[in-house]
Amino acid sequence: MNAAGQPARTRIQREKRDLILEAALDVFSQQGYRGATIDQIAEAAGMSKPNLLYYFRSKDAIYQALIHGLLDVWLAPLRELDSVGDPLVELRAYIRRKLEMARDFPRESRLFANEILQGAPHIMALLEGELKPLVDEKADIVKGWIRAGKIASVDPWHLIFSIWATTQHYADFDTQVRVVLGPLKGGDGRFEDAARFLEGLFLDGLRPRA
Amino acid sequence: MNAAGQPARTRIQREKRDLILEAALDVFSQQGYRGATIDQIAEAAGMSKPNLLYYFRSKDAIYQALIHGLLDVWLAPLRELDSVGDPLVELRAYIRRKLEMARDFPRESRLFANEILQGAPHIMALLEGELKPLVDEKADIVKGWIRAGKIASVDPWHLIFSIWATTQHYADFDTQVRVVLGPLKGGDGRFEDAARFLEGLFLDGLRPRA
Amino acid sequence: MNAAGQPARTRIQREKRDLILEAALDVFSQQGYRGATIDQIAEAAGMSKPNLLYYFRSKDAIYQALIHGLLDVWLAPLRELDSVGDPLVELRAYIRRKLEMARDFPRESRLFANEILQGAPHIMALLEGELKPLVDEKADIVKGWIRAGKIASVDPWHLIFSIWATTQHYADFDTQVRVVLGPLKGGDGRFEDAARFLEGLFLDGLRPRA
Amino acid sequence: MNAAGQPARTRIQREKRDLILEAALDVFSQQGYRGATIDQIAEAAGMSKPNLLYYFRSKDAIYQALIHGLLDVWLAPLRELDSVGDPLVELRAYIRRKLEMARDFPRESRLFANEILQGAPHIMALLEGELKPLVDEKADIVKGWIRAGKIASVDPWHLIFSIWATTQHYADFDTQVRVVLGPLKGGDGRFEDAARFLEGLFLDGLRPRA
DNA sequence: CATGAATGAGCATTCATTCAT
DNA sequence: TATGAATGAATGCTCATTCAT
Repeated sequence: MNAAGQPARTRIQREKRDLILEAALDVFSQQGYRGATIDQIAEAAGMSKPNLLYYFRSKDAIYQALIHGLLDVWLAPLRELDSVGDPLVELRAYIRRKLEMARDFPRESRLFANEILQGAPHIMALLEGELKPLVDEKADIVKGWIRAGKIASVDPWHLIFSIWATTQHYADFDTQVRVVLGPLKGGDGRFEDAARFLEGLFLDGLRPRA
Repeated sequence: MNAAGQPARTRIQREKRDLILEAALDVFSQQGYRGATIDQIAEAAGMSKPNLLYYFRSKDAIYQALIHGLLDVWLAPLRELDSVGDPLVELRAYIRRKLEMARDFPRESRLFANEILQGAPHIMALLEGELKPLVDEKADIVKGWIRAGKIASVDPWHLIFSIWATTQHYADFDTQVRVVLGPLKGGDGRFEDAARFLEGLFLDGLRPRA
Repeated sequence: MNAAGQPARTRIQREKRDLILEAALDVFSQQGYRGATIDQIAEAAGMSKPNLLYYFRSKDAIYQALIHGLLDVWLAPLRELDSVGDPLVELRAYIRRKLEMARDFPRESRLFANEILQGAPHIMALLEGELKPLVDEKADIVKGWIRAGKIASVDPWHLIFSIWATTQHYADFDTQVRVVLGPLKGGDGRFEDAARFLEGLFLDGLRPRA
Repeated sequence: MNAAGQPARTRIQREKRDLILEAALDVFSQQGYRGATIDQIAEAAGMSKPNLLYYFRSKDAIYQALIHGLLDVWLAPLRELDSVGDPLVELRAYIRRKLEMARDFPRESRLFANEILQGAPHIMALLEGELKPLVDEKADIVKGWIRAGKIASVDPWHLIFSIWATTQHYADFDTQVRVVLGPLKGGDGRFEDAARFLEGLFLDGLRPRA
């Protein structure tokens, strides 16, 4: 054990663990927790099942390590939302970051979507202990903007929900998005289109009203 | 067999099947396809496992019947979107209907969310054959409104996505919504708050610009 | 559930369960708890492993049912020890019964021997709640006999231990007994020889001294 | 290889092997052969599993070395039984030695008890080749005493069994003994009580009869 | 229709043993 | 010698499905 209370690990061990977590992200985000099998993860990681279990005690341990390790990445865009600067610029930047995450890290998004769909059994404590305080803090910032007359008077929490929902949609419901958009509009450009639409929606929808 | 190529069924048979589908909706929407077991469904339906399998050939058959049977309900709000009448009124009504569905039929919403998250393996054909044409049709209506200068010029498909995303969020991510809102704001009133917010967002965001 | 709080069982179920318990007695008494496998028991019971697990939820459930079901049989000889009648006759009868059990029910004896050797993890509560009070009660009877001058003054608890030890030895250590006695003395007559020896030992050893 | 056909070993090798055997005695006597794992033994010996397997080829090899190495200790008390001197004094001394072994080496006793309970699969040859001749030899001594009228006429083999059974009982069934004796009588004094009882039993029971 | 019983395939996990260094 | 890493073969248990009645 080192100072942080974590078992000491060699560089090779860390690399193998990362390899497994990468494979696990693939599998868990596609199949959900129950649908995923250790065999699939081991296969994806290119190792035998017992060898995988040499690095992680159990299926649950893999999942926990994965989802806890991704929490910071998942929350980073919101953490960056800053009270300083023009509110509409800040919000646009937040929407952009979230949309980039949906584009660049769709598996992570689906992992959390799966988890919350099932009732967040593994991260309920984190939702309460980390997510809620963070959202409350950012809601206060939004409230300040509203009081200063810089944006329209809206419910800050539901504003945040709507940004989450609209941006993550392009990761979580990607299959449907592509089918509906069809081959022409459903290519890589869909994220640009989405960005343009969402910026228009939110910026016009939030512009302070006379 | 009757004219439709379906096996003829007595009224009692239909009732039993509905009982099973109701139980299956409960279980599949909570546990996902892989996580659900026939035992759980049989238990929830108050019958024995072999008896359940007398009415449905397999787990997959239950799931297929369930999700296909719900498709019409799921698409109904969009189908009602009408080219006649004031566009903003129409859109507000659509948002309301979708939000009411999230409130009143969260299991159905989660069932489809699960399905699409996994890549829509069971309904890909339906997405392509039914959903896409329907959305294209409604997108045409929106385009008409834009051409008529009745709403701002936005991408109709992404507009529809954003309505889906924001409203279904209150069903699919309900666990997270309630944690973040806390006991005070997270009660039954959250749907009213959401409705107010979303109407403001979309109606202001879509108001035709000078 | 019936009045006794047990799940209701059909006659066939009971027969199958008994068949399994019979097989489990075979396997557990030979291999111990850890050494026994469900496969072995299923094989011995002539059924498939999942079918066996249809009747008993788990390996532990089989073991518990087995050992709890045998406790009464195991304690019966001691329960019969009666304060009425000639002490030496009573004790001789007790020794005989115990020796007959070692001869007729060696698997049961070895099952308990295994269990206690491992520290009685499954029946500790029974030892404390049932066995100890019973032994204390019978020790009181022996004390009465001693006070009445009918047998020599000995420690009743250690007397009981010595009867247990010497008689169960012919079941638990049967392998060694037969090797040591050799083919000539190690046949079925060994129980007769043991009975003669033990009666002599205990009756002479306990005869009241001048 | 040295003269005895054993691989030559350095002092350090011998010490390591002894360390392992000591740990193995702990684990095997508590868990039985099947219940014990190499991991547990390695852990108890304070070394890695592969390192342990460098000193002993396999789990079985550890067990064999252990049980064979203990055989002499196990048989020592009986070997000391001498034809010279007063028979009752000799027998009393034997009982004392056996009881002291049960007190001081309970793990060894339980190891053999486990082994014989399972049918002595690892030491059958030793039972036949070493134990039986030894017992036969000592039985001859007892027969001599009987012929000389120095002790009552009893079956020598069953006499020896009864001494084994009664003394080893305090090691093998220690858990049960302590529960039945309770906190008052079940402390360290239980061996003194047992010694007193057993001496009374055997010496009075064997005193030559008129 | 209904159900108790049965099972092959699968799944998470353990374990003795081997390999590479 | 010593050990981190790797694995084939279990092992307890689950589950969708089938069989028999």
